[in-house]
Amino acid sequence: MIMKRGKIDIPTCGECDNTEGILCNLTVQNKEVISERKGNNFYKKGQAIFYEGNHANGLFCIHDGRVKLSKLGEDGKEQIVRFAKAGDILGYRSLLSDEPYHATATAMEDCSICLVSKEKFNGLLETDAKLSVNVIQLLSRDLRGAEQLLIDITQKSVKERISESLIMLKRTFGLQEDNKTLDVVLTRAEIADMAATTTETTIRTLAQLSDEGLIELIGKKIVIKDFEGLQRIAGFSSY
Amino acid sequence: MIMKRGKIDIPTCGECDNTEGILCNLTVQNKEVISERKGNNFYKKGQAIFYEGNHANGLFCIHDGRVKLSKLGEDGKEQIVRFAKAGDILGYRSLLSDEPYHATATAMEDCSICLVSKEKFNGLLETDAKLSVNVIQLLSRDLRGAEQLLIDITQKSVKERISESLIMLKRTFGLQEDNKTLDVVLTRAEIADMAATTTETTIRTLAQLSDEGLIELIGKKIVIKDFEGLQRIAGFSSY
DNA sequence: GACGAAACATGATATATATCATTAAAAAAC
DNA sequence: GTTTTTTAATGATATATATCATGTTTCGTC
Repeated sequence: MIMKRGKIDIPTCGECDNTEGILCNLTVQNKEVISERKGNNFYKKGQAIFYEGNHANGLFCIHDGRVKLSKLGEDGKEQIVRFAKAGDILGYRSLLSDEPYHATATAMEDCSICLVSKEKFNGLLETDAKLSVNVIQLLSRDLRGAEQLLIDITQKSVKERISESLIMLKRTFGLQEDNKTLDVVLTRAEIADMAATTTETTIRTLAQLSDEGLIELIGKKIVIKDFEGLQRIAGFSSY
Repeated sequence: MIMKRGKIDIPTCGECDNTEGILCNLTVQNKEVISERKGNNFYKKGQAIFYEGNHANGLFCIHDGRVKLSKLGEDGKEQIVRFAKAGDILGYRSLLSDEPYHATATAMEDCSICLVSKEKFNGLLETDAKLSVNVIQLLSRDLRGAEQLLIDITQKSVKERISESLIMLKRTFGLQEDNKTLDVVLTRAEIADMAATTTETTIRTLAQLSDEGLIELIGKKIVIKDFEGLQRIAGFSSY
């Protein structure tokens, strides 16, 4: 995932080859409109795209790369609330309600991200009814995800949550060519931040899942050996 | 809060005296439109308005009374995700995305609730840009609430969460005429379902807050004696 | 390719909170 | 107004998971 620096690499929205995203379904004209004054940026792995609490001034659309969205607790502990990948937009919520960013967005790998002007997007929203329906559906989906995460975290054991997290990672990022290795690289600390537990407990739990033959750990790579088994654990209380 | 049974008691949306609600800001004409085929129902305390997982077939608008929205975990433990009161609408999310209800709505006290037809509402949404912006903002607000709740529950102690819950109840339902008693009646089990803990722990924690002079417990009534103190314990989170 | 810094791993111990058990009080039902 | 059911209260005990401590491996960098 190497990328050259320079605007030349970033196509306009009309030329963008991402297909699954709220801005990908716009009409040709509207794609022109938002492309018109579009900026774009590269972020290296680990860099922040925006910070929770900061003022929102544009809409981010991921052209390439993966991003994690997290919130910080009082004590500085991080909770990953969502992931985003190519085609996904970031920061629209704060934009709509004119509030600070509700979460911090961090590049999980080198990313290329387009920046759509606040005015262009809000203008489009007023005229394009389909877009606003799409935004509503996006919000609904995120809300459903957040509520499910809440139930999972409050009512499931760590083992169930870790299993659930692995399933979620498979759903979000898919598998590599071998059709069994998760196509995403996370530290144990990040998995802990997903499952709302500690790094140590995550390491132990992953080792346990490995011992039980459900997964295989090859460095940071996680191979899913028994997906149904994981689902069974994630669903039922069994420790 | 006594109410006579019969449609005669329920005004049309134009005549409704609720002011704070997404349907309260509609134009006179649009209020007519949704009133046209509006149904209405009475629910006694404890009755369910709809169940999580069931198919959505209309939009509920609370005319009078309070409602709790909760989700059930695998093991049957309840998590209260939100409250709703006069003017608030319920079930719109499932309506928009044509999905089953994401939560169960239960009347916390005797309620009178209007039922707006799915078609009328969705039709309005297509023509009334202001309404869809309002829906977007409603969703944003709920999402922010859900995410904050997630952080609170995963990163705070039970004492902090209970304090937070009390603050949230004050914000949502306000105080009685004495300006210090929470204007809502909940069982200890329900408070436990808000704070994601057990009934026993809730009882003990409330007793502790009482011992420390922050609140006073008079039967089910909860008197807030030191609001700032509660905020300090809760850790200032605000949504 | 050596060095320092992350990340990973594992054991020992602590602790917040759940669970279980029982009784008391309040509310609802008859 | 008595019985039954629900809710509240309190103590004893169990346990999942955090925390602390320490060593090892991997990774990025000069």
